[in-house]
Amino acid sequence: MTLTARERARAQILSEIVDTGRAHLARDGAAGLSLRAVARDLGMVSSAVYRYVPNRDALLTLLIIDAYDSLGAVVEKAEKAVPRTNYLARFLATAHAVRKWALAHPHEYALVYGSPVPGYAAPVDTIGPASRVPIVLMGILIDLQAGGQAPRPQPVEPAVASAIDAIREFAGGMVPDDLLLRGLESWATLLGLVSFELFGHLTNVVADGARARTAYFDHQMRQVATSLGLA
Amino acid sequence: MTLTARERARAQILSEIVDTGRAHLARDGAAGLSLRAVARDLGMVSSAVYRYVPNRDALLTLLIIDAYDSLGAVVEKAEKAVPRTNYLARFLATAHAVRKWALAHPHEYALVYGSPVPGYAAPVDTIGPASRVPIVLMGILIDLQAGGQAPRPQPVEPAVASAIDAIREFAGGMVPDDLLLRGLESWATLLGLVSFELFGHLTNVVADGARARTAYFDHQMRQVATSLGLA
DNA sequence: GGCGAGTCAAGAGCAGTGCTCTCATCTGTT
DNA sequence: AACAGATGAGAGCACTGCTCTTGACTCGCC
Repeated sequence: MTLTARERARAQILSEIVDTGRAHLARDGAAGLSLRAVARDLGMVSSAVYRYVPNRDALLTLLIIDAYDSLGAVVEKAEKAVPRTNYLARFLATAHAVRKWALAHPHEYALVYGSPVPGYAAPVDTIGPASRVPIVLMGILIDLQAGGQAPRPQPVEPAVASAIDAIREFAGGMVPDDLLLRGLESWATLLGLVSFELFGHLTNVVADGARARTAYFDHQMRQVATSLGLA
Repeated sequence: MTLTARERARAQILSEIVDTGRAHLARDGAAGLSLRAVARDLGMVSSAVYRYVPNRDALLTLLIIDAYDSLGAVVEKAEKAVPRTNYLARFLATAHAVRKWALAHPHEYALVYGSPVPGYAAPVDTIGPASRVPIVLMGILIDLQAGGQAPRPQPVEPAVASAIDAIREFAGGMVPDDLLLRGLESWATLLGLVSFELFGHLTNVVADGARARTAYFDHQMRQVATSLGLA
């Protein structure tokens, strides 16, 4: 059924709040996000915003979901544009898409992959959007395994194997533990590299220019890909 | 020369400010750090604190240096306790020390390796303390290379090689580019893994218990060590 | 059509923040 | 002992998140 006029107006205003919230976030970062400032931008009074958003943290949650979806969308698109059997290219496209998005949206990246805001626990609504990129990576691993081109699996200690029960099930049992662990490692390396660059830990380490940084990142991700057996 | 009584009193109070600042940081995180609350704890009035610390960001800087030094000290100690020629053990001791410190001081870890506080640029005073752990890692690579046990170096593209001029010089030219890059990669992976765990990105991925998490981390770092040629 | 219920914006207000300014006091040094 | 600089106290400004009350408005049912 169609929404009533009231519900539509409500959804409209809520989306305007999220939009200007995102704008403020992009400009000042999460710490500088102020409900009062958002209200001012919208020509409302601060208390009116509380009709739509219970509190500041709730707005942050909306923006977190927003960010995950924004990142997920560009990564999915970039990975889909590559021939399915070229696993290396799919992996590199994913990695570069993540980095590119992060460089374009540093504050949103910091919001989702940086320090959690204290006293704030990510609600369950976020886990779906948060899984989009990991799902893309997992898909590459599954296809690699199914294509019979995965490296010979190494044995994994029982304690480690049982620690990753959750994702093994998530992968539908299609991927051997060894490859799953390498996938997780590559995911950690990818975000580690991006975080380093974005959070300023590459000064005096890797040259400043965009060209040097991209070459460095590309090299490192190719290295990771090799250890995944994607060479 | 010895300090005057006034200077000693001043240093004393400043150190008390940093101490209670660290306590507040540990409890509430960087966002919750308030100069007024620190002043209250010390029985001072807020404006008096400004005699010692120019502003909130400066206190944050002091705490950042504090955190880097705290981490650096435990890591150096852990790595020194291992026989020099056991490169793998040195590497693992370093990695586990980093993780252990991070788990014990989550807010301080977030302060130095998480999202930077917006509008805040880390001053030069921090780069010394920040380098302590990387220097330890670099030392392992240098010894490995000097010991003749490093893997046969792979060629590195000129664009990538020139991007890492700074650290090559930092390493005194003792480490081939290939190994340097793998060292950087392992550093990124290490912090990526720790950040994932600390920032809550391991829920529904790696089982919750401390034992499972440690086993997982140990496995991943051993994997990294292997690709460094430390096996 | 009218009227009640539910929804909404506005404003005032509370407690807290960073930071500045002025004024009085205290203290180390000469 | 006297001076000058360091220090502490307090008031105050502009901002924050959030709550509560008040009045208006609108939607849907009778």
